[in-house]
Amino acid sequence: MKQLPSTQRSLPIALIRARENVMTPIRQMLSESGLTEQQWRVLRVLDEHGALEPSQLAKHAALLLPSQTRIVQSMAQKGLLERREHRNDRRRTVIEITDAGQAIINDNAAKAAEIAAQIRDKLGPRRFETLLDILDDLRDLE
Amino acid sequence: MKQLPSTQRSLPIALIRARENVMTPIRQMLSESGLTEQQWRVLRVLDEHGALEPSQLAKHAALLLPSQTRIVQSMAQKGLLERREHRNDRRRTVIEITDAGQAIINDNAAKAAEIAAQIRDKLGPRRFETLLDILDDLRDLE
DNA sequence: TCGCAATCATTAACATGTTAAATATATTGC
DNA sequence: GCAATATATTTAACATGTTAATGATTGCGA
Repeated sequence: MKQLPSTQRSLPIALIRARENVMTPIRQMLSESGLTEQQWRVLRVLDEHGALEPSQLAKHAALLLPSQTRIVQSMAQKGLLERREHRNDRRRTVIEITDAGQAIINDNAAKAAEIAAQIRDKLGPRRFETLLDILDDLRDLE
Repeated sequence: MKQLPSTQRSLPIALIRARENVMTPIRQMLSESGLTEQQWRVLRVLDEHGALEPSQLAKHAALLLPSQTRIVQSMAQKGLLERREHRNDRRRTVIEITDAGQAIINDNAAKAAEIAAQIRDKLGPRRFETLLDILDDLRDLE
């Protein structure tokens, strides 16, 4: 019978800790703009891909739809994004970044890039790429 | 000026996705016992280390104290763990797994070990260890 | 020993995660 | 063209994440 791995070498716990460590400096940066990390991800994705339907946005931003619905609502109220109706299919909505949202991206892009580069440097570019590749391999665990 | 990395190669998003993928089969297993993944982590740590003070438990289980306080309260109500007073220092508490809690560990240990082994096999033991090592290197990002 | 800073934990308030149910619109089959 | 089914999204309900404030107790120094 197989043994449970020690919690010291547990992958779920290691992933949680890693995320916590990686996000700390990003959260510090974002707190000055009054954004959460999830709101920042939404802006990043909309900036990168342009207007998107909710389900596509959720995939790119790694959010579940119920969470995203609330996040998008509050961001729309703050004027960071807008929602339009889909032309042919009225079930759908299209979400688009506003100028105010774009301004937040522009204000924080340099600093965010610097933080990302710091992490990359700390691991070394090679290990950094290896990490991303292995994390990607964890898809489809059935 | 540094460029923002594409969200496709963003480490925070990759970590979130990886956790999501890794936890899905574990959550499926736990739903039959009516446990969340966090409650399972608490039981795992108490089983592995014996009675612990809240702050130590939180470190091992990768939980923030406010979350853990609520989790421990609800688990105590269900009879999965007990809280005792510290002998000399009445600010402190000691948390200990009960027989009922231990039974849940025993019931799920084999299956959990199997899931962990599957992940390890999918990546290959070598890449699996590499992954844990690199994740560990992400501590202390200043 | 009194008072005050330090420590440990909980509570409060709000945001997000998670699953299930509800809503609304489109599409398909008859 | 209508009922049944499928699709896209939201709402609901509860658990956890996160930061700040509060509570409770100890230990130290005047």
